[in-house]
Amino acid sequence: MSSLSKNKSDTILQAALEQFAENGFHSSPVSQLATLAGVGVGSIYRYFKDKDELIHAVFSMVDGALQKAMVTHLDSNLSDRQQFIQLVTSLICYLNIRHQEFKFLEQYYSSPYGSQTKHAKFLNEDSTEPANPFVNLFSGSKKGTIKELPLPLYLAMTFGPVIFLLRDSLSGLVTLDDALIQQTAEASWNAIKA
Amino acid sequence: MSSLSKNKSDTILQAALEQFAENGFHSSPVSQLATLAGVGVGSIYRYFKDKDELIHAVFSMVDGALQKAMVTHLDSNLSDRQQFIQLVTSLICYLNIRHQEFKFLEQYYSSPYGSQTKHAKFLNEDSTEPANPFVNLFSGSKKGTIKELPLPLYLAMTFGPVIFLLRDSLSGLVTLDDALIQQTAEASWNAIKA
DNA sequence: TAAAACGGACGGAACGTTCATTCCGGTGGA
DNA sequence: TCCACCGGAATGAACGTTCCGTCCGTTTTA
Repeated sequence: MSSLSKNKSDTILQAALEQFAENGFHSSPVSQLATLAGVGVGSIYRYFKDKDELIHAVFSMVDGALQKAMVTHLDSNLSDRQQFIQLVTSLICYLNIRHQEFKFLEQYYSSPYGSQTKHAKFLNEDSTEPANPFVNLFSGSKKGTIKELPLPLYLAMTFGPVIFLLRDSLSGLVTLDDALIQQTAEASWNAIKA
Repeated sequence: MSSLSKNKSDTILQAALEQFAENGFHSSPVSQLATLAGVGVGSIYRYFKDKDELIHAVFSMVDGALQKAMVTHLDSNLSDRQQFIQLVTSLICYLNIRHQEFKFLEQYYSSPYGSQTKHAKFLNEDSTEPANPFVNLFSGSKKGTIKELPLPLYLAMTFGPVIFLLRDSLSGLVTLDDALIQQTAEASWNAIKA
């Protein structure tokens, strides 16, 4: 084990996620992160070059966990429709009980930090990492169950409503119960089915 | 005319919109706003109590213009389907050629500033201002052309994809041409039509 | 085996920078 | 001349980052 404890690094990341989600990047002084994590300010700079690197590291952690969760909810034996609804449903459920993660991602993607990352993730045709399960579903099924639409539109019709609802959910404007989640997944499906 | 020129106030607002959209609230020092607007730093504080008030004022300006633009594109003689597609289309077109406005709104709504405002706007059942034309459309047409869904879901299926696409558009990931706009509006309609 | 020296992780005080806000001398019109 | 507006230097607070003394576990030495 390296002398830099993985444990302490994780503690810092977790505290940072909490602070960033709750207060935003710019209202989260490093000193406050340190207090919350129970470490000294200096120690944070032992694990992360600067605040920016810390922010990117939190993103990797959150995004990685999300990707993994999505992949495990996949069952390629189901019909396209069922697969799609399954994916949308589990995406909503996952994020709906992880408000901090969702808030963080929202903020990250709509900041200069995320713009680069977003570009990178979508332009990597030659990617080595496993593709997004949604993308697989859209490109794999040309059997006429899904309308022929540009990929960005599939993504928009799928993620757009989900993100919008989750926002409202954590503002307290909507209660995202099972019924509403189901209706959302079905409405999205209706938007793109053949 | 008041001694405080409406003109100069507008100049400041316009410069602020530009700066905020391009650089974000926190990377837009008031001194830089002043330079861009061609006024002294002190003058800004003559028109706005502090930076926060300036941010809210920019929001009022942008949001007001958007609301007005939406209302004028409304023709209640058309079918529900046509009205809906008309609204979605003009919303996309409006924001797609106004990247600054869109970026600003995105940032505003996903910041502590916007959270309050959002609450206020949706909870005002007793509002005196004219309701959002979309809301009118959804609540007005119970004639069976639109599925019976909760209002938040209508909004999510309508605005969600639009916002998502606009984001991608200004990241340069998508070219939002007329064809794509049309497809989007129709897909959204399919999601909610009876 | 015990004592001493070492090395690296740690905390937090201190530093320099950046920013929002204030204040006051200047300036142009009446 | 007077008045009100204006600009930008000055102020003070807040923040990111650095730096250094302390502490503790390990290794070396007698």
